[in-house]
Amino acid sequence: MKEEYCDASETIKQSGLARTPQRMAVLEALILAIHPLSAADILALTAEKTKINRVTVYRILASFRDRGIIREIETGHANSSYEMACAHNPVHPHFRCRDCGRIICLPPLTLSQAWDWLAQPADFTVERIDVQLIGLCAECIKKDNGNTVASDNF
Amino acid sequence: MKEEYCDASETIKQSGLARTPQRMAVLEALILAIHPLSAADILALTAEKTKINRVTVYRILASFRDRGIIREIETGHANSSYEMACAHNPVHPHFRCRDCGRIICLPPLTLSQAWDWLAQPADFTVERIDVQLIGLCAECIKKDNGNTVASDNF
DNA sequence: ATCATAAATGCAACAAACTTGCAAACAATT
DNA sequence: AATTGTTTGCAAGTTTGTTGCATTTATGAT
Ligand SMILES: [Mn+2]
Ligand SMILES: [Mn+2]
Ligand SMILES: [Zn+2]
Ligand SMILES: [Zn+2]
Repeated sequence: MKEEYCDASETIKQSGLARTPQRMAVLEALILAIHPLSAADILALTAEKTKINRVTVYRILASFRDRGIIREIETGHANSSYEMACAHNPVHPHFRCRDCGRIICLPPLTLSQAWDWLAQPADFTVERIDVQLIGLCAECIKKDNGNTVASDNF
Repeated sequence: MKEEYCDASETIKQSGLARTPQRMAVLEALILAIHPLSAADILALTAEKTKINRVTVYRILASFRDRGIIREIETGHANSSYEMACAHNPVHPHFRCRDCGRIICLPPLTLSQAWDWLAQPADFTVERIDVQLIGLCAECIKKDNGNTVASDNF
């Protein structure tokens, strides 16, 4: 899926965040990853390279995600995975195993192509296709309006 | 979305499960619901009608889901919602508010129609579209083969 | 209607993933 | 090198869902 690599140091510098060993380790793990990684995966990988705490991993992932550096792939039942959101890795659908939770990146796909998989099982079997549009509901737009408008004025 | 109603009593009878007051209350809540309901929603609604425990709600939801009576809508970060999976309520995509977690049922939709929403905000704004194919991965098919084949022999 | 039995429920304890508060350590700037 | 705001680590907390086991209940047979 991903064929080229970002520079971790450069990406962090451009984000305005401090370039700490912990952030470098997390980002390098994600840049080199073939599959999306869970917070636990990332903790295990980074702990080999630097002193790092579980909570720090969560905080780093949240800050990268909020800046659009990485994407969070939500997998139900509280066990997100993360992948790079750089130009080398455009948005794409995922396969998720209902048994082991494994996440596999899929190529871009129309819904009817996806539905075809239901009938013609390949390597894996597809039982269900979930489509979710995620954003802000009408109520939360109203509620957040004060904040949003204020910062939009600059 | 849903315009007709199932009969709770009949649905439970056909499932082979015992018709307990708790199961009746859970199913009636889901049949009458306009939006998908969380386990907490269901506990609150059913507790008004019968003595019921939090754990019982989870167990009833799992048994209905496993029999295809209801669908579980997974929402990241462990807070599923549930909706009827009867003929009156075919599979459809959902909108999810990233702020309040609200789930809204959407009409059937192609992906390109969904992407159009990103540009043309309506009542709610769409920031992201998640597509997940859910099933069994190659490894888990192999692993479960013993079980599956055994019971398939009957 | 009563009984026997398997199924379902309630309760307490547990578990996983994630969050929060706060003090100590550190990176970036001067 | 000193300053200052940012980041981290640690301990404790929260939320959501699960498990074990004793008690209760639904259901089918008498
Ligand atoms: Mn991916
Ligand atoms: Mn729905
Ligand atoms: Zn699997
Ligand atoms: Zn909302």
